[in-house]
Amino acid sequence: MACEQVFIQQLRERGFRLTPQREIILSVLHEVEGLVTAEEIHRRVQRISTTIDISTVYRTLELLEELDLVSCVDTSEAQRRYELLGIHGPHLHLVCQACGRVIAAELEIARDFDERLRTGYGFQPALDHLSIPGLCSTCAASGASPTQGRGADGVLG
Amino acid sequence: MACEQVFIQQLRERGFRLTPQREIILSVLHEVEGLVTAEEIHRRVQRISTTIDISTVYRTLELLEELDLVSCVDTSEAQRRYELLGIHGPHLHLVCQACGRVIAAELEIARDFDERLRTGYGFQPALDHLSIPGLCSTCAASGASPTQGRGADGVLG
DNA sequence: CTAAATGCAAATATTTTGCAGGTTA
DNA sequence: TAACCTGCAAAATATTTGCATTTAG
Repeated sequence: MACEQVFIQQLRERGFRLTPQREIILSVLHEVEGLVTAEEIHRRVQRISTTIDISTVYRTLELLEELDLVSCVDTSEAQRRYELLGIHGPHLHLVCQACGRVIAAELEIARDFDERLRTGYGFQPALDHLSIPGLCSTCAASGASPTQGRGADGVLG
Repeated sequence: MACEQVFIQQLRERGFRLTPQREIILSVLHEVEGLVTAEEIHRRVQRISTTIDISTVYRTLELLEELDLVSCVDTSEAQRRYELLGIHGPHLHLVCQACGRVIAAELEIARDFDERLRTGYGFQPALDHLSIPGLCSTCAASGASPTQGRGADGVLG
């Protein structure tokens, strides 16, 4: 089922309403790639309808999160970032501390790690809800350094 | 070398000054365990000297971060959390989304994961600078659910 | 004595909330 | 038409900054 259909169905089921604002915000989420801030969404939304307020964007994002259509992650920046789920399914986010680029990575590569957290610590990690700071290959090659944090100096030896 | 000695030495080297406020803040960081917010630090600092302002706490934390004596992580809460480095060395933080508890975990368990990020994506992760959301064993057992986010439903199957 | 640090207050920045009026089902 | 949703404005929260004064070296 397409994302919009899920959205409409879930709205109906829960007694919520389909408004033009919500449609526009959902469509904007479709056209961006990677993680975006509420402000970025708002800017794009305003190209379509200039009167839509950022509070409506926040409220819609909150709603979409509740319906599991959108995921919110805390990067190390000031602003939260959001993204549409369900196209590629859940995945990890690698966030470059030098250039800010976000790289999607398969959750598979964290399988051992996930397992060890569960067996060794009784902890059930929500890895799909996480962004990993570090340096992307380009920035690492060019010798760029993180704009914040302690960097990626290979603490594991 | 003790943490305070490193601090004093680094301050001298860089032309910074050792003030009573800075000593108090550093001592408070020693006595707390796990990740603490600037506000929590400030509250404890004020038990010792009531006039110290929270802006001084922020400025000192920033300085300590620069000297690599303190690490700052973004949890999924609103406030940043800080902790003293160098006692146990760098480690991972497991943050329970239900009760807020922070569990320290060995970096070792992320070795495979780290390796795969490097070889598979050319990404150099800063895992010691990261907190992992999820559910702690107690909360998982009691059926508690995350106060935010998508939870820990085992997306890896 | 001088540059650096502090406390205070005000500014920023992001996100949330109250409410009157408009809209969906 | 009745509950829901929106835009606006203001509030709340966390962090940063400007500045006069104090203080460490």
